[in-house]
Amino acid sequence: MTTARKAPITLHDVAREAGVSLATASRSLNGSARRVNEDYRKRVLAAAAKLNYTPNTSAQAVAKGTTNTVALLVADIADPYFSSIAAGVIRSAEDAGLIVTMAATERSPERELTLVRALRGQRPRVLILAASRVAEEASQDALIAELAAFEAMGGRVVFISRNELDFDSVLVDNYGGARQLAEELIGLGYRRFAALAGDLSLLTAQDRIAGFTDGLAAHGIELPPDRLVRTGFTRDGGHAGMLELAGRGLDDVELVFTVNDVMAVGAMSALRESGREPGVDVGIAGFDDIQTARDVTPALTTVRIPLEEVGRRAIARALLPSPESGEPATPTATEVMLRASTPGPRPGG
Amino acid sequence: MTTARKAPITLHDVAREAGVSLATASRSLNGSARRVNEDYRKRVLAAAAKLNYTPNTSAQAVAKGTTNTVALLVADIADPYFSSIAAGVIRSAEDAGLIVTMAATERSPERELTLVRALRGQRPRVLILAASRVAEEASQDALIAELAAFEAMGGRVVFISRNELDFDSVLVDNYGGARQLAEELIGLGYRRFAALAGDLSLLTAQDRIAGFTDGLAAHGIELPPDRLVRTGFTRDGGHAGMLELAGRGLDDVELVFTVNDVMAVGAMSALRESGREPGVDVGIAGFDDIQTARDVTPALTTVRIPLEEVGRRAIARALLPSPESGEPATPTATEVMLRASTPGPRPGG
DNA sequence: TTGAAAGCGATACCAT
DNA sequence: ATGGTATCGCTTTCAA
Repeated sequence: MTTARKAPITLHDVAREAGVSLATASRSLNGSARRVNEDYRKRVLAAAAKLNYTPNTSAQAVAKGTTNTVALLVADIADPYFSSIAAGVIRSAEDAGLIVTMAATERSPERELTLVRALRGQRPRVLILAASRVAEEASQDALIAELAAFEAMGGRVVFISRNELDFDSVLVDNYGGARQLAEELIGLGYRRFAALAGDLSLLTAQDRIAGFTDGLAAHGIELPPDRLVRTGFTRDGGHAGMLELAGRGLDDVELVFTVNDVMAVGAMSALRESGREPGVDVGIAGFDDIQTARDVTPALTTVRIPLEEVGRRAIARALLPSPESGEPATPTATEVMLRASTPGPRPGG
Repeated sequence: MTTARKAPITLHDVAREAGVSLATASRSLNGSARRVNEDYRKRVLAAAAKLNYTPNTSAQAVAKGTTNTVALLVADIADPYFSSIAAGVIRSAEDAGLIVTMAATERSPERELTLVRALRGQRPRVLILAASRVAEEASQDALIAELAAFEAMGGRVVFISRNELDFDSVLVDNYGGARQLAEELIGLGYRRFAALAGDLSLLTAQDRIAGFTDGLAAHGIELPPDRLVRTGFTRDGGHAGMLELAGRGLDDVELVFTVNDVMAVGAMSALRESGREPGVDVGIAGFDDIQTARDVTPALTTVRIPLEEVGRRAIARALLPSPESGEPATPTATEVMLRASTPGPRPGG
């Protein structure tokens, strides 16, 4: 018994069922200006319901020349930072009747470029780039060119946490947040710091380190060069970095700042392996305020970014009439969250 | 200076540029059987490259009658359980040249149904339903009908961790994993248990509780009814559940099993608030093995599900020639991960 | 208002 | 092999 593959109901079927023309059926179901006899309209709606009709979005896209698609590019979906942003994007997009397609760059600029090219085939209305920016990427110019072309044909580009001149963006105050964090930690009594910078080719990492060191400098405190270690931007990077730091001697360090929370979590774990207790023997502070920051013990001091809101703002900006019609991308405010991982330095530090 | 919105390059442009017909251009670029003069082929490719042409996927979809889209439905993108599965799905899909669109049900069966209907408009090749199944949902029949119609018109449906007769699925051995966990905990010396069941209308929760209690029963141990508390399936649910449990008196409880890891995390936090130390005063065990399970202190004993692999398997099954051509959905194996949150009961329990 | 018909961008059949 | 053309499902002029 072969499964007869019955073709989906088309608008044509609905029109026939309702006894009206294709045009009228179209206008009744999707037409903007409702210049259609209420009587006909009802019949079409009834027919559509009866046949369980759903318009073919691809066909609508070809006919209209525009889609209702938002393409979202992240570095890694499983990373809570990106999945939270994605959640915001998807929620807002849906409210606006848009469909979200996602792809992951796996943190490779080349892949990012390839994906942008591939995504172009979808002719999305909006392209949101949330993948973290690498400082000196060779493919940079090619990407810019690609995006410019995309905008030229009517698409909207929105960067997240990355200020690529000429493109719209939702900025995050990485510098200011880190600086504020440094100052509050000093207020807590900390004086001797170390930092795990993650991958310093990432602008985000650079900004946070810069903010942090400037915050320290404002109080006459220096971050010794040998106390700044560069590793991966990931949990394992944090782990490795803390091990490295411990190898160099941790006795005169009161607090370790990691440029993001997942690194902080890895660092806490490494710290314990080296026989020290986070928060007790040495304070730890991260950045992002992912859920886990609240769940680890001790709870992690960090800088909160309203991740979901960032995602929502990306859609909001994209929906603005023109790229420049909103405010000039005020950075999303961050907030220092002091928690148990930074109780203040040991008296006998 | 109005930004002239230059229309995207079409295949037509490429054909003209290469001096060949539309048909030849199409064949050169996308045609399967490459029965096209190598010379022409090159010219078309060159023209396409020169013009930076990308085929309009919507137009291809209308013409071909099929898309390269996979629609993925999850309960909550920000939840690590779902984002890990999504990561697997997206990775595999991309390898197969498929594009993934995502939507979130927010755990509402009605929303799930609505979304499935809306998603149908995309005419996706594959529809993956990862949103957790509710036991007695009213919209159940409507959903089944909708999906059946979807399959009838050539689409493929794959459920994740949910066995909806007549549809393909990637199963997870919730029952077996929980049962195994119970037995291993008994092996550790635990005898007096409590459980946070989350939302028992969720089949996943039911299965895990059933497996756990059966595992206990196999050793003649019972889970007293008043030691089974039902709350939300979320972190906060775990928190509330543990508080509830503590209110009922926790002194004779050696181990609390929560039906998932995020609940366990919430429970650990509540436990501390009630003045007890997880792992020391009372053991905790969860289910899923999300990343955080390894990051909390003490590290959480749990049952590991290879989440990304589950996502990959969903795509793999969907790509099989026919729903039944694979094995009949062998449940994905789970693995008990004994960690510091269950060191064995206190001697003086 | 309504319907006929011309696209939209691509594929694929059918002659040549 | 190649090109002409019907076709896909829908939107949108353009007349009536």
